[in-house]
Amino acid sequence: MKTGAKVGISERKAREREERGRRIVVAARTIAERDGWASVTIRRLADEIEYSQPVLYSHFQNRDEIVGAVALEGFGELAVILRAAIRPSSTPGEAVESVATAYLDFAFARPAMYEAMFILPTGLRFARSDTPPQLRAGFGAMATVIAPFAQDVDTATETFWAALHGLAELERHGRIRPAFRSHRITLIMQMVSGQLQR
Amino acid sequence: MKTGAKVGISERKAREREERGRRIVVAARTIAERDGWASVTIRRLADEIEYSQPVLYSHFQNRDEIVGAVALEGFGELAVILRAAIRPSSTPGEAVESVATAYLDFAFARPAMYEAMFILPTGLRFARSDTPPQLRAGFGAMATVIAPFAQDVDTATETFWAALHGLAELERHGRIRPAFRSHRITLIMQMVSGQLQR
DNA sequence: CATATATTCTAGCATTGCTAGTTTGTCAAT
DNA sequence: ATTGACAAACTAGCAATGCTAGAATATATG
Repeated sequence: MKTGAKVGISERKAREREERGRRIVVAARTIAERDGWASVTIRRLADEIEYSQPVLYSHFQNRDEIVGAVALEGFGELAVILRAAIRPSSTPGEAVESVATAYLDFAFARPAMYEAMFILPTGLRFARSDTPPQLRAGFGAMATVIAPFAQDVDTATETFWAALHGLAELERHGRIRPAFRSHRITLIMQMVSGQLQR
Repeated sequence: MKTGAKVGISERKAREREERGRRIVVAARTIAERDGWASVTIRRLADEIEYSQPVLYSHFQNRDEIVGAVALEGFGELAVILRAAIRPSSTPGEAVESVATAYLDFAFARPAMYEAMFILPTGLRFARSDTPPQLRAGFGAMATVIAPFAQDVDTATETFWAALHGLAELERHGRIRPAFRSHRITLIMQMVSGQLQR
């Protein structure tokens, strides 16, 4: 009984600890989306979870890892969104356009999240054996809609992804005209589907 | 004579002042390319030009403006490189490929410069009446090679540029396979030239 | 020479990420 | 119950950053 109780207690503690870790990530995300990543400081996070600063370092090695945890969430959500964008009834071409639009909608609707995923240092490791599934899922969704048009699916998906990422970034920084977003998506779509542009 | 001498002196001072401003930008660029932008601190720049820190703020409003000055140089150099990539004897398709390759070569050969131009906050203003010519020139070079293939040249150039930027960024962050760079360029080229991909 | 005006510097503020060292709490063995 | 060992959390502080107020110094003007 004694040892049984002990195990229960340590399990509860582990649960509480994990819950606290979650609250850190949630707080980081909330502050970032409201006030930008510059406002996500260790002190402010510590305030938010009502613990002292060093506690954060028992959950994450450094600030970048916290950003990384938020980014990981983002990759998971992006994958869900991209998969949902593929309607079973749609033609292959429509599927590509739908995924492209969903991708850009995500980037513009959650700029802070997109920043964490693609701009800020996070320590996330891609294309490795220990790469978490969230990081592969989004790519997989894109590959699904690209596959019907490509010989080398991986390379074509990489290129498609790069085009979307570039569109998102250049527009986010005000270097291309927002009003022509849908026109650019059309060009991307035509690129993938291999149709003549003129 | 007096007033004449005065003017000469103030001109010399203006020259020296401008020269000092140049040295700040050169130092910023040098340090950034060697040790990364995080090492470009006001204190270190002040050391480098052998003046105290506040002097820097008589040349630039803040650190971001210094990054912006380096970025502006970068845009000028990129424009030169892209224009040089267009060989008069090349076919329209070859010109596109050549510009794409030159663009990516630039991005990978000068990552710190590319970062200043596209990632870091710089306060540079695009697509405005007071936008400096360097910022337009690179776009112009791309538009030149895209024009033969596009109806709406501006939109097509924006899309082309975005694709290149995305390729540069994703590869720089290790999210796509470096070994397949030339394959991806081929896909981009085919996109522009409107040829079938299969 | 005296005075006004630029120029430049010293010194310091507030904020940041991160950590060493101490205090506080927990729990088993006596 | 008391003690001692261990874990958890906190206080306090370091070093570095961007930036600035106010003093000091050089320069030009009457």
